[in-house]
Amino acid sequence: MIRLNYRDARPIYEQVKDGLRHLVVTGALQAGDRLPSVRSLASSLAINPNTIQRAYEALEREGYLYTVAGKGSFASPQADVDAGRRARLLEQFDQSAAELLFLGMTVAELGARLQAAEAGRVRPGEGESV
Amino acid sequence: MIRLNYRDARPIYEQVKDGLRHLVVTGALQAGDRLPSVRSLASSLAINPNTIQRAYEALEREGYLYTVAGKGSFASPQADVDAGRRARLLEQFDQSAAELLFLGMTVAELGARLQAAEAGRVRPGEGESV
Amino acid sequence: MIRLNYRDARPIYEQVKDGLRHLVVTGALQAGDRLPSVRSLASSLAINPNTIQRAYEALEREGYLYTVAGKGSFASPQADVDAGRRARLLEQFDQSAAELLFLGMTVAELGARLQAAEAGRVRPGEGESV
Amino acid sequence: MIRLNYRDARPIYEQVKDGLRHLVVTGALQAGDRLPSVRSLASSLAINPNTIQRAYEALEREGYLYTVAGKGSFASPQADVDAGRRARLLEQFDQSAAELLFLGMTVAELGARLQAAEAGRVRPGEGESV
DNA sequence: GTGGTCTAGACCACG
DNA sequence: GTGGTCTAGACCACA
Repeated sequence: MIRLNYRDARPIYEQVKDGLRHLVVTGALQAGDRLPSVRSLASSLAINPNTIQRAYEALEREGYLYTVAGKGSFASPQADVDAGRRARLLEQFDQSAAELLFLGMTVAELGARLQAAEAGRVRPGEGESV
Repeated sequence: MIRLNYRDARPIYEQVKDGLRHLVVTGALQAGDRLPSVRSLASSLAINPNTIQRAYEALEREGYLYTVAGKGSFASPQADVDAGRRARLLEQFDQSAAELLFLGMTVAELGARLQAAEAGRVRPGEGESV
Repeated sequence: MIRLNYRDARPIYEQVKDGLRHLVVTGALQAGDRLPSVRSLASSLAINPNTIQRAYEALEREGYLYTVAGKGSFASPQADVDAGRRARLLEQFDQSAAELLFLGMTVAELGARLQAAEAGRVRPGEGESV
Repeated sequence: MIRLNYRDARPIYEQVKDGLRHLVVTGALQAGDRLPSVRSLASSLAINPNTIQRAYEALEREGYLYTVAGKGSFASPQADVDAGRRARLLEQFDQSAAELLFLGMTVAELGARLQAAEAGRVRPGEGESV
């Protein structure tokens, strides 16, 4: 389900990283779910396993997954996510909000987008049949 | 007022760019206000003028300021900001909001941050005595 | 009738030059008509006479006007325009046409614009009452 | 195939930019084709790599090519070209047409040049054997 | 004095 | 080997 864009300026390993994190964040992968192995993902995306490995390592440092030698990598519960990642996200949220307000959007409009984002989430338990 | 972080992965010119844009977005610089000259900002930040120049060029392309050769650079009115910039900001807003919701923050908490951002703005006319 | 834009990246003298040439090209100034004096134009635009002088000199080199010492500057007949200017215009025309065709416009669409440009012209004799 | 003119008022990076864009627009470079590397083009034109880099960056912003770090730069499909670029081209087309009509050229003559420009294009697929 | 351009040369991340 | 960033220092046009 991860789509690579070779014309994107972002390096491949970062596209993989963002794609996997997106699966976790949207609830497509629930805590404890097993992620594809480095080799299988590499072959299905037709890229070098080193590149996948790098993405997994970065996500593990951020706390989005954990790896068990010989078993595989698994999605972490949200509580494990690195505090630094949280801080960076909050800063990103505040800055984009401030700039959008400057550009004429209202607090009400942005609040509506928050509601929409909340409505689009898959909560634990809901999506297990997938 | 701009603080550079040499350990940050983001290039310096981008940190300068974001810092200057922040001044415009928060209203610290009102439309028409003159920004520091390339050379003076370079020396006060202790970096090369070319790096500052690059940040100014990028901000001009985004529509946050305009430059008159031989005169200096000046803050643009909000209406001049590039339309593409707005779209990118909305995406950034939505993505950071989605991930923060996953991490356990509530819509109410994020809404409160929106209120805070709105409250921190300096609107045109308010800061003229400064 | 010339409007200066101090936020434009083009230098002032070039804006003046283009503005005057536009008056000639559109037929607002017919061959032999007297242009405003350097001093009067400078004061009406509130800029330095040297800047106006520079624009007049450049237009004289291009052949769009001629200056008689003690009398003033006058619009030239179109035949006097510098051959180099013609060549540069043709190149500009060809290049913009080629690029617009690349971008999906058709020869018919561009031809229609030519017709429109032709229709908008003021021909010698037509506009003299102005 | 790009010729630089050091006596031209236009900066070198812009001459390089226009030369490369011309290759894309005329179809000499088809979508996906690889452009010369920054370093190789710099050495073959005997100018500094930074100057070439600047031209490539500008063309990427206009949408004529895309760059993958570590891989190279590639021609974009026509659809990716920035919308603002199209508007600027139309204005350039109209203005040069208006001035050429003033200088005595006829709509028929300019129409013939459009036909010539159309005839000179290489359409996708045509040039593959080269 | 201002911004705009260019050069020479350096180091880094990426795949 | 590729592009991306940064520095140091230079010259020019503009108002």
